[in-house]
Amino acid sequence: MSPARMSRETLLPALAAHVLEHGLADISLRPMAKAAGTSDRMLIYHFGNKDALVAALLEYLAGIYAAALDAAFPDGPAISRKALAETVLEVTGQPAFAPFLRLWWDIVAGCADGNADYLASAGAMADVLLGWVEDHLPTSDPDPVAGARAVLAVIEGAMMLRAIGRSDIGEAGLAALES
Amino acid sequence: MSPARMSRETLLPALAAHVLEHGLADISLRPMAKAAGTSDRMLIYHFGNKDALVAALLEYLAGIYAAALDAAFPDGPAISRKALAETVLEVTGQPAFAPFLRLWWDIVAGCADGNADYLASAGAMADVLLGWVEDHLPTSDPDPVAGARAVLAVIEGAMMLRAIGRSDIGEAGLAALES
DNA sequence: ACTCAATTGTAGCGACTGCTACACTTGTAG
DNA sequence: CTACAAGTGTAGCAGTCGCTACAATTGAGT
Repeated sequence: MSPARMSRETLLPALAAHVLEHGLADISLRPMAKAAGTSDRMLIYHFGNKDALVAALLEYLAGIYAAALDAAFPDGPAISRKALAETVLEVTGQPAFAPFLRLWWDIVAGCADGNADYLASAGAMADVLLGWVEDHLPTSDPDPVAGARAVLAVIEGAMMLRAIGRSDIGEAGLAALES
Repeated sequence: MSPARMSRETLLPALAAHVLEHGLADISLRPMAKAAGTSDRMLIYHFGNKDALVAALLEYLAGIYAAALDAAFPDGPAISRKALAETVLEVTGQPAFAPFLRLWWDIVAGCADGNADYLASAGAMADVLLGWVEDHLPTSDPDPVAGARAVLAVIEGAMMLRAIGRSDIGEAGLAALES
């Protein structure tokens, strides 16, 4: 029985799973290590310190977020800006996306705290979603660049309102996309 | 020199100031007590436990948030939905509002974690802002109820995008309000 | 076989966490 | 004056935190 040599790459999936389940705000080394089948001692050994671990984790999470986006969203153009926003809102409202959303708001809070690693990760994730929205606008959209930004702003606002228990406001707000 | 009798009411302003400066996510009793000129022992005495203290604090913060809103925003109706959103975004972008915003995203993250106290507080704050928006829509607005929700969704989306360093997306997204 | 670096386990440090036990001082009511 | 509850200071508990010292084990290269 070999002692299961580990590295950042083999640890990150287990760490990401743990973070998706328990959130990013209150993580600590020992529970993370237990979830990854190792010890806090080894996490520090492989990543240097906790901040570096979190930074690596955020980058890794941004990657699997992009993959999850591709997998979960339907292909093909939407029939309208509003319909596109409704689709995104419906998909992100499914239970499977809840861990991602909890993580997302942890990241946003970290950004508001001025954490550069969180800012980079959140910006990358937003850009991925913006690109996806731009690619799925109706082919007839007169201004896809501006349209994608309008759709994204409304989507994010509705997602936030849903997070705080005001999904009715967010859904009514989609009317902003009717032109 | 009397020992400065304290109560929840006299403690809350100092506690709120400390939370506005340091955020809500990582607060602990001893620094809070020091900021309020007392001891962790007394915070527990007056509030029972930390959760109750945070709940009281959130309620208090919702109150001063509403007051800050009234004080900071101009009176009178806006000339358009988009102009109204621009005004809100401009006011909340001022440095004086930064502590509030950091707190806001902490609260949203707490909501996503399922904390009932955070949900109640965030919902109340959102309702206050929704009411203010509804009251300041152009008098000519054809549907103030729906319009306020559209404006609020776009505002919140733009505020989130600004928090993560994508203010350009949020500002471009205001175009969603042009009809 | 020997060396050497990479990797891991054990144990623990000092600082911090929410909270409590206990003694003490007040202000007030009888 | 006395009794009593409200309020307060000191000290400390059991637990967690990030991180480190030290020693052991492993595997590859020579």
